[in-house]
Amino acid sequence: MAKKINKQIDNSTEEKIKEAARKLFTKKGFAAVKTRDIAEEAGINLALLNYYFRSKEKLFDIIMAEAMQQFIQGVALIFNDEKTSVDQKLEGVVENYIDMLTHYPDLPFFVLNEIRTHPEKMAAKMEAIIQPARSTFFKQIHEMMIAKKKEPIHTLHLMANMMGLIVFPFIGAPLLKKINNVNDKQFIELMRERKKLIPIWIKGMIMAM
Amino acid sequence: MAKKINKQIDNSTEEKIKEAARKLFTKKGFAAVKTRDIAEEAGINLALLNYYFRSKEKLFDIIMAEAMQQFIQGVALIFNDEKTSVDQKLEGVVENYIDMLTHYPDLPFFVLNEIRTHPEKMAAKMEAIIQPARSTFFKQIHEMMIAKKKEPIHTLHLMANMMGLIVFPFIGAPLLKKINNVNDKQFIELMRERKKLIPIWIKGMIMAM
DNA sequence: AATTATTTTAATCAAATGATTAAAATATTG
DNA sequence: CAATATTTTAATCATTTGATTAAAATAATT
Repeated sequence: MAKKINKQIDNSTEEKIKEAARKLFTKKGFAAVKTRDIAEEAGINLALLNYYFRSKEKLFDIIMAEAMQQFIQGVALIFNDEKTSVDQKLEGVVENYIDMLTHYPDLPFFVLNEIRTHPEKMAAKMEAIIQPARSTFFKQIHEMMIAKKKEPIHTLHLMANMMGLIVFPFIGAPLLKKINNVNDKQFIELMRERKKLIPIWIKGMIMAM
Repeated sequence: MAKKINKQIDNSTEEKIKEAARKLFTKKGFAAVKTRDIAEEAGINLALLNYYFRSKEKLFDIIMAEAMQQFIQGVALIFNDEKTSVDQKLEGVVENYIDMLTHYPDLPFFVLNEIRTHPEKMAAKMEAIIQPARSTFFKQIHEMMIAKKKEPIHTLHLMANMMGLIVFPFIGAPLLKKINNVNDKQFIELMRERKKLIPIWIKGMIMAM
């Protein structure tokens, strides 16, 4: 009954279960994953899962919280840095995000699906996203557009475009690869290419009005 | 046992079940939907569902096939029309797609998730997508870039960008709305705006290299 | 080594869930 | 209207699945 007090190194059973849960939940979603699948993937007994995490829901919530954290992590720091220019920030986020997504390609789907299906539940956690999103970066861009007497674009357009260009290729990867006869290695290389291209495209959009 | 021969007008029980299944499946995915939910939503008895569609899987397959059809429908026609210019095609697809997505905002998630989780199963049906995707449109763009001595962009970039700009706002809608304090009506208006903006942005990309 | 605390297991429960069946209600046809 | 086919229902099955329990194995502490 006493659980564990000190979380120590924790490359233990608890972490193995989380690892397995993360892999399966992100790939198949909450409902499609059976607790027995997780147990098997983790190489442990089913009862362990409930012993450590109390329930499937609780375990899922932990995995989801960490995924959301990762989804927004980095962006906040970069966007809130007042010392860097728009260009630097742009290149920073794009590079950061594409690297992250290359390692965790299922993350956007996982997080966005949760937001979509349980918006109320996510409302609280989204505050963490909202803050950096309304950061200096977008203010800087707005000032830039006004200075150059361009029609300022709605922030939603700007965010949708940035996220769309960065994130969508990973969401649509299986389709895009198949259609364009691109294998995994080539796909990764193309994503690398986008690190340089996306900032150029975005700047083009800002100035195109 | 004899099923029905002539599908007639079919605003009947069968269609009611499909309607309910479509609504629930697209919103929550296969595993999260219970056959009893569908029955209740359709206002019929559970046994009816199995009587008409034999199983939950079969019903899902029908809904999914129709969703995929809708997802690619229109694009094929527009992209394969050799008489229209690149600009006309671009504006056509964007307009067409955004209208469709405004009515069925959950469609991309539904279809892309299926492709992602069951790529083998989808391989056959994807042929229908592959054909129009390699259509005259992309050839025209390539020729255009070469003629203007621009570095030609990989087709995957082009497709990812177009789909990203068109589709992503709907996938990320709950997040984007929340962050930007945008309500449903305003969101739809912004999507309308994008019908004009996206073609401009895309053309900017093609010429930016 | 003996005692206590922690971790792991096998067995089992109760509820949920996809599917079936046999019979009743309704519509169609001769 | 009688006979037949179709549609709908209620009741029930057999699995699956999340969770619990009590006991065994292992580790930690004195």
